[in-house]
Amino acid sequence: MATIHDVARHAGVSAATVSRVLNGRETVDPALAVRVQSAVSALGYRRNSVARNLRRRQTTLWAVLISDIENPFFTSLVRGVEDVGRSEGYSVVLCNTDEDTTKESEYIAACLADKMAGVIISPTSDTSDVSPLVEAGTAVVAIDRELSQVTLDTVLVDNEGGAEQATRHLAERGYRRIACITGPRRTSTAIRRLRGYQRAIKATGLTADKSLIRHADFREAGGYAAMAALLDEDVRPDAVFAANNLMTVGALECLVDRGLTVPDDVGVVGFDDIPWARLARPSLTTVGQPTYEMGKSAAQLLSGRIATPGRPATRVTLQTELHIRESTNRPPA
Amino acid sequence: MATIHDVARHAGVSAATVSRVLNGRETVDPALAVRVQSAVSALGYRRNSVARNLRRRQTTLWAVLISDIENPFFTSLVRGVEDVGRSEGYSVVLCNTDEDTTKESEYIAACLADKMAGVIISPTSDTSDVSPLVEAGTAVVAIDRELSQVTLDTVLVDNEGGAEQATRHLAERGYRRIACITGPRRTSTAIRRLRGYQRAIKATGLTADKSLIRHADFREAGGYAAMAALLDEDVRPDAVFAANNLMTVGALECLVDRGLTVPDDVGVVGFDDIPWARLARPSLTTVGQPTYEMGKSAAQLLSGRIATPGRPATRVTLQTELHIRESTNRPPA
DNA sequence: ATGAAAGCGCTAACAA
DNA sequence: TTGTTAGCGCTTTCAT
Repeated sequence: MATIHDVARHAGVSAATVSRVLNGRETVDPALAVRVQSAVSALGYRRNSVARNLRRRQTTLWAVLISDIENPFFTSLVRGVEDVGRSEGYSVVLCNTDEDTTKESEYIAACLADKMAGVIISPTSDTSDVSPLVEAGTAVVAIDRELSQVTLDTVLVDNEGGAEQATRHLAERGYRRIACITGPRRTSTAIRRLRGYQRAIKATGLTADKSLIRHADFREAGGYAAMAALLDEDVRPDAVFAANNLMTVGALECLVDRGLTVPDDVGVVGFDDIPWARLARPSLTTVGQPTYEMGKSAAQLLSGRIATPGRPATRVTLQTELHIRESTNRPPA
Repeated sequence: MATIHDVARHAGVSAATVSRVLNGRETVDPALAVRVQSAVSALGYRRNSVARNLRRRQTTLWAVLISDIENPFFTSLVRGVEDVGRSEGYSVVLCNTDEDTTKESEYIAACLADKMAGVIISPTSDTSDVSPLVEAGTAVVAIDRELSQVTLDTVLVDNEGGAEQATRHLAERGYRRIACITGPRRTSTAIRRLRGYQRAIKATGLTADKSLIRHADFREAGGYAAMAALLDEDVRPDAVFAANNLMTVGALECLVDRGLTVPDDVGVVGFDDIPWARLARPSLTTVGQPTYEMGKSAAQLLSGRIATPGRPATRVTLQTELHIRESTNRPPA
């Protein structure tokens, strides 16, 4: 591998000049610049970013820590981050924490060791410890879920509002025994979506029944199991609000397996859109989130924080949108 | 940030000793090791990987270059890579080329600059140029698609066989005018899957008609447009084989929009499974691929090549599996 | 078993 | 504008 010194020798200039040409900051005599360029291509020189990063004491890398790479919600969000990041000269690296606190802290340590310029994290838990990053002065933005210990730039949707709207919609369609399958207690989204559900139950005058509420793991199997448990109760629910996309799918599969019809026997609303929702039968009523925009906002916050480390933390809250489809299509009471 | 020298000073030993303790290779006096460890935690020392990688002239990073991060086929494959990589001490970094040759070559350059220990690539084209990596001695493995210019370790499925089986299945179910929506000509998978389709058409004695073959872009919109074009022909097909998951979805949506019934009016088989296939109505007959295994195999090949750079290139071909569901469910002729 | 010293390839001060 | 020099933080000879 050719180094800058090889290029310098070949072009008959100093290493500093080669560096100047390559980085295009300072002005260099055009004739020299040309000689450097041709030496670069003659030798097939390629910059060693590792050395560069060490010397500059910074990288142009962003890490995105998400909890499930197979969940379309996260991949779409990553696209938003990527587009902004690339346009500002950053490379975006994906890390899959798998809802696993251990993996998460390993990745946080790695981000530190690798001197990431910025980190966007969807924490596995409200109490995830990002303090090593914060203390080291790394720019951090939380997305989708909040962190309780520290005040960070954060991008969220109106989880309570979205959940309330979804639940109200079920009530308006005449469903009376509405269940809620929410996520793990350790995540802010699960808590807030449950709260929105509860608010709607109260507002519509339906009886709140604790046995209608289940906490699952935001995964398909968890949604399936929670639905099964709800159906095994003495009085089964006639509708269910599921707090994320995968659990909705699980719940639906359970209903199919039990021979129950949606929306006639049971109405279903999910949080998060599902790709190819048009193909599912019945098509699914969902609380849609602006995933791409969320990623984009987070990236913009990160970029801003890198530029101005001391600025106060911002919280961006985006709106959800209820997409009414067939799974709640029962005539109003 | 504390450095190794700070730790050394604090523990009253040399930097070399700290390094030895931290890397656990050579033997160090247990008493010293303890002093080093406590100095490490006292100072909150964290390794600087950038410096380490520069000095060691190698990293423990793998890059995976995939063409669509939102395609579940690729994300599932990445899981396989990740699991093997992590178990061997590598961090896996994802790069999204977006079927864009420019992005792809930028990422290849970045892999080189960042001194990646290995690269797993699903090339955007048969003629994608990975030679910079190969020449620099970086371990490279191709996955899902072949490269024509160079001989690399490669993980594929039996694309021709899978496509032939799918097409034969349609013929056996009594479909007579079977169309094929395949991918871009520049990708080996598109070519091979088309070839398998053609082989089956010939073998079953159906008439081969060029107007039944369409090349699209492996995306949903492309599949939709190709299906629309097929339906606009004078004689419309009574079945379609689509060469990947997203195009299958597009084709199906087109059929729905045109008011055609699957499988009665048109039979459909897709290549690649589709998540939540059970929810789609009709459920989809697909050529399933062992995605996780593919990722795992690629990772094992990569690991082997890093260990033994000179060894001859291996090609792993995994089998596909036809999953017969409702979308081809027409009684045999 | 331990320490001293060199240097990975680059960029940023500083001098000229 | 250009060149000289030092050093980012680490690992690895080589001596001891």
